Amino acid sequence: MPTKTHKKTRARKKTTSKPKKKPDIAPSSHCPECGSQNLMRDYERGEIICRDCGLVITENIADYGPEWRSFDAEQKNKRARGGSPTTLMRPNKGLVTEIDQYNRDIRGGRIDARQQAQLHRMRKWHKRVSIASSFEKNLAIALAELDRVGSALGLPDNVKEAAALMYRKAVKQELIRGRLIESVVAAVIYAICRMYGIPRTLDEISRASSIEKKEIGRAYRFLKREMSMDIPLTDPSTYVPKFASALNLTPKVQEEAVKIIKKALRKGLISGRGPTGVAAAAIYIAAAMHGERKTQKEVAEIAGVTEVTIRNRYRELKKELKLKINL
DNA sequence: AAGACGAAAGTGGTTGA
DNA sequence: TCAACAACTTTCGTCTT
Repeated sequence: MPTKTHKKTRARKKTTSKPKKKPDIAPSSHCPECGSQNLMRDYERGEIICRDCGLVITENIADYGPEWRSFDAEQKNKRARGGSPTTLMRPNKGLVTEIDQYNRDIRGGRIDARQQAQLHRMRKWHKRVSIASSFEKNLAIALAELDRVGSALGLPDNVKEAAALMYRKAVKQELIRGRLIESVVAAVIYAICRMYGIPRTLDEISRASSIEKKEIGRAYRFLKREMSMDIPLTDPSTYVPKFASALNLTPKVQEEAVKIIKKALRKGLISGRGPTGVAAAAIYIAAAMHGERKTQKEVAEIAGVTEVTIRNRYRELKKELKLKINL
């Protein structure tokens, strides 16, 4: 059983190598326990860790984390630390008791061979036991997935934390049963992105997580209902900068597009329309107004809608806002 | 020839009985 | 569970530049 899971996580790591963190890994060192070179620096806890067996190889490397300051009592409560700030991204929130690797007694003296062997076994079992409950096991898988997908989507850490918190709640409410962990994770990410106004479509999340769009949507609606979240409908203008930069349009065009959307919003003619379609049409119009014309096809491709949809939105916007556009 | 336009039919999902 | 429905897509013929 351990070998099976072992192989699985390893295989997954390979396919999703993150170029970002590569330089952090000391290239020449390897794990003294299992010989693996798959090491990871964890600045939050100040350790170098073997990704394969979990052995802590070096402790007390420099902490690159923020030095918190507090401005009121509540913050102080949250941020005061004896150790690193807690993080929801780890199954145990980063609060752990570890048996260290140095085979010394409390005064730093040597320990005899038999006791060293015992210590070794204790370390091993301590690690295993600490992720024993199904709750923790579930979280361990989910949070790894969350981190992977979150990174693939370029989400900042605070957003990933928020997603982790929501996932914890979902597990506590037993909303995962009968569902793939991965699909719930994807749904949570989608929900958080919408709450934070981060433009990520179901399509993108689907691509990053290899879960079908349909499935993510279903899980999302389920969570939304069961956890009674109220999520505002997506403001199309959140997609404007994303599309505009993908099309190499100037900031002027972006402003114009946002203005158009604002106007349309006030007239209440966005309701029920897909936000990406509206954003695409607004950009198409704005680009034409500023002489940076793009074809419908180009815009459609970036926005993930068809030309026809752009035309329909475009027609509505033009009529309702009485825009003067000369082609 | 490429792009824009719009009609018509098809698709997948939601809603309400 | 089913039918009605809205939004969107696909396809295709026509018009414009």
